[in-house]
Amino acid sequence: MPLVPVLARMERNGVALDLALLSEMSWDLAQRLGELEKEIYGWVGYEFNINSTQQLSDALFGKLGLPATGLRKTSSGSYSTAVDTLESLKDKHPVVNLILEHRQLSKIKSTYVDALPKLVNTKTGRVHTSYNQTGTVTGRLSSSDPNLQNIPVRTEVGRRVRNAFIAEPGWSLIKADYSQVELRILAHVSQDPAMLEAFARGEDIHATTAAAVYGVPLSEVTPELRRVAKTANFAVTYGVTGYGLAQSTGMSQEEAEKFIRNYFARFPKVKEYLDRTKKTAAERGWVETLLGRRRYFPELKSTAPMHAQARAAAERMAINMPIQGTAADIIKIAMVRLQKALDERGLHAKLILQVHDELVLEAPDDELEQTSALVKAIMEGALKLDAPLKVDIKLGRNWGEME
DNA sequence: AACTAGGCT
DNA sequence: GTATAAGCCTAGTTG
Repeated sequence: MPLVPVLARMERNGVALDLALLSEMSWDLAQRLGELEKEIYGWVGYEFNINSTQQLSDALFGKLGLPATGLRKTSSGSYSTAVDTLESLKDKHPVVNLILEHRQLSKIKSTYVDALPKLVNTKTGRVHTSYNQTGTVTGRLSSSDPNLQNIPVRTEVGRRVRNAFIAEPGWSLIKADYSQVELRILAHVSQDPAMLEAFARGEDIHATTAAAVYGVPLSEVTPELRRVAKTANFAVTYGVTGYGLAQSTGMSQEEAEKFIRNYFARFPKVKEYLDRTKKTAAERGWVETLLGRRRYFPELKSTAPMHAQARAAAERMAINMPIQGTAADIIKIAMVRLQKALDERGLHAKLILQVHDELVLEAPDDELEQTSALVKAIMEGALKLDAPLKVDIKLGRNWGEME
């Protein structure tokens, strides 16, 4: 095999940025942050470093005297100023919302808007992340310098950052993401009939879950019920507790515990799978993905006494690894097969991003149809599951606006 | 370097 | 009685 010159290889795998957009965003954010600082100082009565959790805590709980009783504390004993704490204080003082907005905007500005342009390669005009293939315990990749697996998407200002990831003129981005891949893996490995059937029918799995758990017809599932069921579906693969589900949904702990009981009553094989995984982890000292990737838990196998808390934490990791790791195995298989298929067909698309259950390619506009079909077929065919893999394809000129 | 916080799947 | 959802990376503050 001839050596591919480094630069030629890099030109195949970077992603272009809209530097003008990021520059405009940086200026806008600086203005807004300046306004917020003035207002915050006005409410507090003096200037301080809002980025300092210590100084912020002093301002809120000292100077302004906000009620701190019952609030979470950090490991070093001071009052937490994390977002869930601040959310609970929203109604107590008008400065709290200003701080929340300041937090969000300064995160976006420092970590993305101002950092990304500095990492554009001067030779290629693109950013070239590093994908670490041996950096995780589950088999996932990780991404660094910059991390392109945590580019904002949830908020409006965040999504504008994604809009800055663009295709070259004459090219488009193809985004292909696995639909509910971890739940499909859970359905397959647990062989739970209700869950398998929902996927076989192509149903909205979160709505189906809500209907089953609450015992109502699918037509009566409200957005709120679906939201809770969606959170619960994710939480199950993490080894959920009533407390955790309550925190993430807003339910009371009692309601959350009842929900979980109903969930396992409706999906009994899921419960059996979770218990079986915990048991084998303790007996063998390891768990594995469908493809045989292992994660070891010597502490669970050891006869030495374990703190209940440490055991529970290790069990949650053991529950999650085969699910998350199988998803990682699947997308890795797809990536290898996809690059081979692109080469064989003489297609010019470049694989430019992997975000755990999503691939992004840049493809010439006249090859979009053929490339999209190929990507979908290869990703969906990467592994045969009893809950078949499904891939959604979107196209766009940038990563934030795709359809 | 430790800690806190927060962005993503 | 206590802690309580898996896996990552980066930025800013503090000592």
